[in-house]
Amino acid sequence: MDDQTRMMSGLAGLGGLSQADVGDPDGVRKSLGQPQQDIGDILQQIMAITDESLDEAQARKHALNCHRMKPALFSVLCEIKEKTVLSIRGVQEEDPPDPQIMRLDNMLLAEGVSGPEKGGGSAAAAAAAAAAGGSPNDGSIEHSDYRAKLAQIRQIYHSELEKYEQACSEFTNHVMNLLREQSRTRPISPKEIERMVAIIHRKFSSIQMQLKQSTCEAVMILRSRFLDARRKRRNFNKQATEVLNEYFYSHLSNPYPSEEAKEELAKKCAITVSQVSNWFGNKRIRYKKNIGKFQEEANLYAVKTAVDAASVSAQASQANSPATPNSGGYPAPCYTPDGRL
DNA sequence: GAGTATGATTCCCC
DNA sequence: GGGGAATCATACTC
Repeated sequence: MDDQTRMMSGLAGLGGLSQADVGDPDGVRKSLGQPQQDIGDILQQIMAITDESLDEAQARKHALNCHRMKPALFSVLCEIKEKTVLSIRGVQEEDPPDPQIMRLDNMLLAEGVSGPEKGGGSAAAAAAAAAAGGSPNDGSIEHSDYRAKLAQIRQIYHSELEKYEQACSEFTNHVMNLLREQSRTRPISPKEIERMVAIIHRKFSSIQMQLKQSTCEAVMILRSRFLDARRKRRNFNKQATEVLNEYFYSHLSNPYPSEEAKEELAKKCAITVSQVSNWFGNKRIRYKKNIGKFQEEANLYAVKTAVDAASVSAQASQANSPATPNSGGYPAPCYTPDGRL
């Protein structure tokens, strides 16, 4: 006799118990010893229960639960269930860790979205800023925007994750309670409950994976936008270029502004210190490569500087004494053919 | 659309 | 880390 047949015969034996048998252990023994009853009869008896009053049904249930053979029969049924159903599905239960989830987790960790907070993802922002050639301490608009948006993504991610975890926990408890309740009337082994919990966790973990995927996509989009925005070239305005050129040509003998000078120029031009450094780097190289081409520009700025200096001097003379010598501003530079002062 | 200008990036050296 | 040189990518001009 195979397991399923044994189970059916077990159920048939239990189903065939009359109210008189339940109250009479000898009768039960006789009923259990009887040949298999027809399935139709059992179903008929089950259907007949629906015609009974609630009190009668409760009484029958109570009588069954109190029957001295019930624990033994219950354990046999559990065993059969475990052998027939759980052994088949059990193989699929112990899945190895999903590499996709691992990749997503690693990425979220690296970007500062998951894991311990590191200043709102400042590490990733700094890395992105560094990758873009800017100093993390520039305090540029793009950097602070990136950090703010990353912090927003992080907040949403954690809030959603918390919701999922709470829902998962609540649902698991609910199902476990239901199963425990049902286990009084039908064979439910602890292993089966564990299996059910695992199924629920798998379902919720697939939802979590979707959340992680969406978060990763959001971070990628943010990052690419951030880097693109920094990479996108915009010409400096005319005034900024004039300020930089004035400094460059008036310091042509040593066109290397100090950090303080760079900061000052950056402030004047409303650009970052890195941009000032880039500008001077480019200017030095391009000037050196083609001095002839820049000579006209150099002379232009020399004249401009001289005029400005004269203007400042005149104002100072008027304010002080007509005899005061010209001491303000840059001297009008006299350029050698190689462009040096 | 081609050529040029120019800001940004990358690699290398010191 | 700062600077030189090469290069990229985009804006601008014709």
